[in-house]
Amino acid sequence: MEQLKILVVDDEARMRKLVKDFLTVKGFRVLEAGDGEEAVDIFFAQKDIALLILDVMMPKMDGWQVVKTIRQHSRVPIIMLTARGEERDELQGFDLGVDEYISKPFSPKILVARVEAILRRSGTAAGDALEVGGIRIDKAAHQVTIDGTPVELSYKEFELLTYFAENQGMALSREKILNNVWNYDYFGDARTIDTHVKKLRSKMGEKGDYIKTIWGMGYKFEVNA
Amino acid sequence: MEQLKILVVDDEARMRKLVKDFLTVKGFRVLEAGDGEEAVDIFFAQKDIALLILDVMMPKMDGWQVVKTIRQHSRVPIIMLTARGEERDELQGFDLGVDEYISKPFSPKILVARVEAILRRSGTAAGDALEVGGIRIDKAAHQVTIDGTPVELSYKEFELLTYFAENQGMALSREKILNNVWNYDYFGDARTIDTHVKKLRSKMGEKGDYIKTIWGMGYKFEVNA
DNA sequence: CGGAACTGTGAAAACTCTGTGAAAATGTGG
DNA sequence: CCACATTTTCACAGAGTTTTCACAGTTCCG
Repeated sequence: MEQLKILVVDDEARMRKLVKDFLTVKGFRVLEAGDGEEAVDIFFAQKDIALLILDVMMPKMDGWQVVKTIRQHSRVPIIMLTARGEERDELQGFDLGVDEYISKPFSPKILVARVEAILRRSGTAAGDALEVGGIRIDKAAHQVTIDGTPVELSYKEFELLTYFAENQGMALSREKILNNVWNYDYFGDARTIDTHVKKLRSKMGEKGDYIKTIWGMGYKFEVNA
Repeated sequence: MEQLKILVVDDEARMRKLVKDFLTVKGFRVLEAGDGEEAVDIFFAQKDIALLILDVMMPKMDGWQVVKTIRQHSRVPIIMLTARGEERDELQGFDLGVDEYISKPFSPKILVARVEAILRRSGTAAGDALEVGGIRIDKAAHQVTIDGTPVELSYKEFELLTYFAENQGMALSREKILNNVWNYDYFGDARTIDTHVKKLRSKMGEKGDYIKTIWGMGYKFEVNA
């Protein structure tokens, strides 16, 4: 089974180690960053970070800035660590799009429990399949069913649909899609995405409409409201 | 906009009312249940509850049992309220599939913030957005809603409105607008801005008046006081 | 008041982007 | 090396967007 990657960002190495040890025991792969800039760099270099644990107080770029930067491009779950349980901070965090908020000192067990709860909820957790609007994506089995009926998708089609489903509601530019579904250094024509979208839409039947075109921009996966 | 339904379960009516009031203000529709059995009944009768807020201590059927029962059929997000911040309880809750855990006494603001964070994450509610005078601009989704109703904007219109909203109250010369919304090296007619403003105003209905003309100068975005 | 300068507006022209089908390239397993 | 499936490229038509333009309407200021 693939290990989920968690990025732990804190300027104190001791704190990182503490968190890392507990998460490693639970089977996660833990990456570390010592400040906000490093965190952003690592996050965008690795394209498959499943969760971020982020200290607020850091040199160069504090936790809030990191959240802002990352939220412009990704919905990855974020847990914030902060020194005191000040309500104002916490509220600010939720506004920015922080998923969870844990105040130091915390029990490592609680941390682990929350990490697992968040991953379970976001559908990333191992074994769990991602399901959106009747479309069920089983990453482990590399298999998609729509309203219970299996759909045959090629490799790229599967990757593309998964990327869409994991970023539902977000406007995705062709460039972004290329960087995430294709390799980082892909030099081909961006229009190849259009072709794949066409095939996906046709294979998805009426649910193909969930993939919307944003004119002049790219695509968006959205379940009809 | 459709209102999301939240089911609040607590045996104390006063507590339910407190929570209900705060959530109602935020635009949610709140249902109440006074014990676990009632909660389960209501949950399965109503098909579209978006979130559960659940007290642990309750007559007939306690919070844990409710979670177990519901988790057999649904992944609806669940927030647990508990009297004391005992770690054991919290851990047990996460294992059962509780998404969030808030210990009494809590600040209603925090509760509301967590509700919104969870709904945002589960994709049910909108992400972080810029909101000015009933005009909501979700850059990530590349989508604008006015008083909850989605508005179809073209790419340039979206860019222009975003620029206005981000600089509300400031007088913006045509030159400035061109440099920011169009490319730096744009050589066309500045009057094209007028045309876009016209279309924006018409698409924005009565809120189109927020875009004011500054004679001999340019435009200004300002919400009526 | 009257002219000059500026903005609003509707329609047409110019342009850009997307959907599509088919062909070419690439990969895969026998 | 060949059949087969997948992925990428390409070109064109059609759809949608942006820009231009001409004229009408407003505002400014002596």
